[in-house]
Amino acid sequence: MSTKSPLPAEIVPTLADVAQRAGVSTATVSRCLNSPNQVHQKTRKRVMAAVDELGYSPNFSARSLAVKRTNTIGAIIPTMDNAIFARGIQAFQEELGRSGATLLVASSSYKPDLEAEQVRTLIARGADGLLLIGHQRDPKVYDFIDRRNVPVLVSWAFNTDQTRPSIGFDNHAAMKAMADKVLEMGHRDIAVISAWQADNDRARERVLGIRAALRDVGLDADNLNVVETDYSIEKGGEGFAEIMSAYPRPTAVICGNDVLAVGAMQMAQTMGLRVPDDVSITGFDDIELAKVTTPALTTVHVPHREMGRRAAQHLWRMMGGALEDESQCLETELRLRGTLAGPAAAE
Amino acid sequence: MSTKSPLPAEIVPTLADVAQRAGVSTATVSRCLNSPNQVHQKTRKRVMAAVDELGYSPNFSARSLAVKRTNTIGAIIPTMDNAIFARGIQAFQEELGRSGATLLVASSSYKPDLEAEQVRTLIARGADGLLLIGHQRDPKVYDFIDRRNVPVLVSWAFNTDQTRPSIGFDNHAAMKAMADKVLEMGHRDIAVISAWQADNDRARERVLGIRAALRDVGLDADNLNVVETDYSIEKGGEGFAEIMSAYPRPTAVICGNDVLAVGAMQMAQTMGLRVPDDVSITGFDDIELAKVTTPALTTVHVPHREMGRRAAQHLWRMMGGALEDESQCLETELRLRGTLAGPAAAE
DNA sequence: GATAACAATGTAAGCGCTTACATTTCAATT
DNA sequence: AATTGAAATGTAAGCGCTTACATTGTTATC
Repeated sequence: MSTKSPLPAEIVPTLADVAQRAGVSTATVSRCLNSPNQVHQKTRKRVMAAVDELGYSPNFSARSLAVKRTNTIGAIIPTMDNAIFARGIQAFQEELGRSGATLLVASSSYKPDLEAEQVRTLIARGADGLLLIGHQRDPKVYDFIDRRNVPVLVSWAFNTDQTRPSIGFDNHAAMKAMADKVLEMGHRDIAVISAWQADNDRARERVLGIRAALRDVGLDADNLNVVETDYSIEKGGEGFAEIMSAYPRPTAVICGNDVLAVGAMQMAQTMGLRVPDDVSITGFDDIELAKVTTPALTTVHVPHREMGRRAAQHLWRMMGGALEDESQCLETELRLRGTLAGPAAAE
Repeated sequence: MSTKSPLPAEIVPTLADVAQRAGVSTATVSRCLNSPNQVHQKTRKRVMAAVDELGYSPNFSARSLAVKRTNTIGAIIPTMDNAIFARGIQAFQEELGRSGATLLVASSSYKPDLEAEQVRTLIARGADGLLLIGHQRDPKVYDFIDRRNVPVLVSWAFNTDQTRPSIGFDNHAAMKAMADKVLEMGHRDIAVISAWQADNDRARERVLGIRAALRDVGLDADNLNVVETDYSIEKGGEGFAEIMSAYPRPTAVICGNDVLAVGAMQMAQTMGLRVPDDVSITGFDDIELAKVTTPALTTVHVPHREMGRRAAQHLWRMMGGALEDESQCLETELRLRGTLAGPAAAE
């Protein structure tokens, strides 16, 4: 039986309650929690005991209002539904946790308006830093961010003619390498299934990479058949069906990501087309999905975990006030697997 | 050129700035933002103009300190790396967005200590409600939550002998149905690859379901070979190798989830075993991965999106003060695909 | 033993917002 | 024109915390 006054039943204890119980001022309690070595060990012990007894935990809103920092980082990704983002953000969060920051994630479903709104929301919620995917967005959004003086890091893209710092990879070069390879295998009739390009600089860069590769070997890049659609297995299948229902049929279909490619593969099977004998298919991202199909998908490996990790470190430094203006370009890598082969000898 | 005073350059505008610029009191501005119909249209227009001109957006910390609500919901899931959670939480978030709440996600990596810490963090950050996966956790954690009076909803599990409200499915029954099917196909030598059971009530329930099925047909449930491991493709493969290196080899391997099952399938291929001719393999969850393997994976379909959606609605109602004590049990469904067949005729 | 220097603690003023209550304005009614 | 009630707005007291500054206690130095 304690000699202390009984614990209040319902209400959430505040700093003042702890202070009273420990017989000190609120300032001392605060110091105990934030810079313990500023307070005498004896009092500290007493205060900590009170904290425990009351089950006190500081009110985050009050704290951040007072210090004008939230230790929160906001990230806006297109979707959680694609493993590449889910896992990238997981790595980002793990690294962030190490620094003691919390992550607030929002997903925009590839919609610029939604993304803009979420930027506002996250900043209003006091995000001290922002992670965004891709460079492209309404200048007004950037204005707003700059006005608030919130450091922003762009990821998933790297582009030398962008001034904002970014941790990403060169979508153009990565996809060009894939297209080079496809051409090298002898394909001359190529079609593309891409995400909608209008609002998506990564998708656009990838298609441009393919066109550049075509141009390099003297092919007509302007009449490349590009089908645009949503990123989903189903849509990938529909896109593939559309492409293969026209003549002449391409001998290779380059897909904007693995999800589309897997959809294409399934549709190929449905249509009775053998991969890669009748048609080659390539992906982009190298998520698990790509490794378990039969045959396994030839794709571009994106170091998503490394990207997430580095982005976290970089952004954290930016938030610390470091003028980290330089960007980092990570290496992607061709993963040659079973879905890419030469075009059929007999046409 | 405006007749108004020039905009301040660096500082973030506050309510007071808006009030001054619009020539009203802070109270009026606040009302404009929160209950617009309480203020005269003329002044409202003036205030909104000031808001726009200054690019004002309210300070979340200050607001929640004043109203003692954050409109934030915390969710702690085991991992983002498994699509089943990533997608469930995506659905949860989408539904939440409709109500105007924000989601704060943390992942515990299946570690109870980490989870407990995250509960504290989320509550300290003012989460008005909490979504947790599975019932099992240290009673102290529940004590802490109750003390703070934060509504909690459990998901991914449904269990009539738990008192906490939950939106989930019956792991025991779902896995028993799968085991029933496997037995019905004639298998008598069965092995299991499961997640670690100690801290994971869902995994445990699933294994119990298998044992119950065995018992139903008069088999020895106690000597069932259960290999426990982490949830990953690689570990699934290792577990499978371990199982198949012992004699007598089972004719069917039931896996605790799809990720393990896919790992098992890959290892089977490596070992030169044909699925399902030499060995049947089953999964649980029915994520995309299960549909793209060859043959496609026989698994238990979990309505993860529906679960996320309903959980959001339920939790939102609980936060509104509704005494929503009843739970919901969603239906799972066997998805019979290519990896399950009868045991080989010739042994 | 007086003094200085430092360590430990307390006092109180914000941080930006909401809201109960007080005050003013205005239209409707007599 | 006086009265009244409702509508619109203003005033100011918090919400729970941090921290600059003031105060007190303690030890070392001469």
